[in-house]
Amino acid sequence: MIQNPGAPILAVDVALFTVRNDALLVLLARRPRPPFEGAWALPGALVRPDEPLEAAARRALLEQTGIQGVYLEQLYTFGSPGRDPRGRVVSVAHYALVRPDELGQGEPRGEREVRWVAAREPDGLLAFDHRQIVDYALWRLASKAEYTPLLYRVLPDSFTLGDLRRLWELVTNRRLDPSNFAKRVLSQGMLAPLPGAIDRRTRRPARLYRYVGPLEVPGAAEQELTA
Amino acid sequence: MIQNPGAPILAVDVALFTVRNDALLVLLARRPRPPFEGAWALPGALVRPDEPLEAAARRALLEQTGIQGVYLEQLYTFGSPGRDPRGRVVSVAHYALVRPDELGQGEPRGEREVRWVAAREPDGLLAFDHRQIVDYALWRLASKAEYTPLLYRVLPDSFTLGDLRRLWELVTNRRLDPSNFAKRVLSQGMLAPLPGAIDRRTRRPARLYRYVGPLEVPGAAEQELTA
DNA sequence: GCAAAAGTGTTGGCCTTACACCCATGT
DNA sequence: ACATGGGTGTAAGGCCAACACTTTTGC
Repeated sequence: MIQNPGAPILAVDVALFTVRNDALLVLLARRPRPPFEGAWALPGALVRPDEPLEAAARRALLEQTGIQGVYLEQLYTFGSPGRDPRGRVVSVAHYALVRPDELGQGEPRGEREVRWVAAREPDGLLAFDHRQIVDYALWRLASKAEYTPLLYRVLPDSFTLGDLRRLWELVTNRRLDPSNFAKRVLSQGMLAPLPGAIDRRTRRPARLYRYVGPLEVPGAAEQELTA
Repeated sequence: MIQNPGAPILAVDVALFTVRNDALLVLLARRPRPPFEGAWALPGALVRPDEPLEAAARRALLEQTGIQGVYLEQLYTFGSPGRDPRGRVVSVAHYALVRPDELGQGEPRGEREVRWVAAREPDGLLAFDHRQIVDYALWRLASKAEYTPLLYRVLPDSFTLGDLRRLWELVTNRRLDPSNFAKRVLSQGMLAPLPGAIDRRTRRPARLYRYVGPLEVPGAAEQELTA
């Protein structure tokens, strides 16, 4: 067995996003112990001896917040010495996406008090370097949204073209012409109109759609990675 | 100080690429010890207690191959239990790029015997899961080549449009029309013709260019990450 | 109450641009 | 055989305008 005395400790953290009221939210859990006791942080855990990284991330999410079954992907590994006051902790950060209608409506069943906050909220709320992790996850989300169907994993099952476009604008921070947007997204043939289903939240009722295309992108060798 | 008995060991590996004779090459080092003694593997090392991840990757490259000063970026963290026969070793894989004319011409000054091999060489040459790491690095390279000036970091200082196009075709595995390619790449205004410099390797002499644009892409928050 | 105004979703058209495809020419 | 240049068509998307449907506002 290999040994490496004094070596870095390995952890995982998860930034879970969803969307509600045209706002992108990230899930935080309140820390019950020092350091940063009482502060808000991403769910995270130390990696167990024979535990795959993704499994550790899912376990952290389930244990601390009660949420499971989300889409989850590795993001980046943060390893600056000094990012954790307890010592050298290297964290394999992940990001995750969940549809608001997939979340149970009741009380959270995790160990920790949890809270959804606006993902770009600028305050000094987050413990450790978790602000940096969230920012990088947002950047990755914006990048992948441009060329993969990733955003359909945070939208509810049925949505209007306006919902989809506003989410796009939120994530990529660009304005899109509603006309061109509809043309482009409908020409892909991946949206099925829900017959008779009309959204009445706005002035003029909008048609509701459902995404019927693939969620995995074919070209990505990424999916096969068993990290 | 935090403790985690029996926990994963943290390592780094580096896939260094360059280009020579219109072929994309990756650098391998021969393993001096078991496991995989005598086999070829990516340069790698265990992360020291207070060493940043990128520093560990550069140290592995320098110590084992004598190469330094390359462009280097974090790739992905591989952590399947069982990927290393010695026990649980999680590796933060990096990829690196170097121009052939930046490499010293003389003998390598590293501790290990090194060898450049064609990056896509399919044989069962590589130790551990390093074939998977190289494949993923190639995929990342192809992806980033499409929207960043990444490929200029592997090309020599001066090159012809044919060199650039063939590298592009090699990496992205797509054929490009030479005419359209020249139009597109020259219209960006990032290539300066070297006055009087002509490449005579082919039938008709081709003009030599030098890249004068930015190497860092502005939008990438990635660069600021101090992992 | 009723009519006008305002806000938002939906559809269509024009126009520029990028690039794919093709051909020609020079070495 | 390959570098370079030119020429044409097509498809995507930016921009603009018109129209549809509802809520809000003002009298």
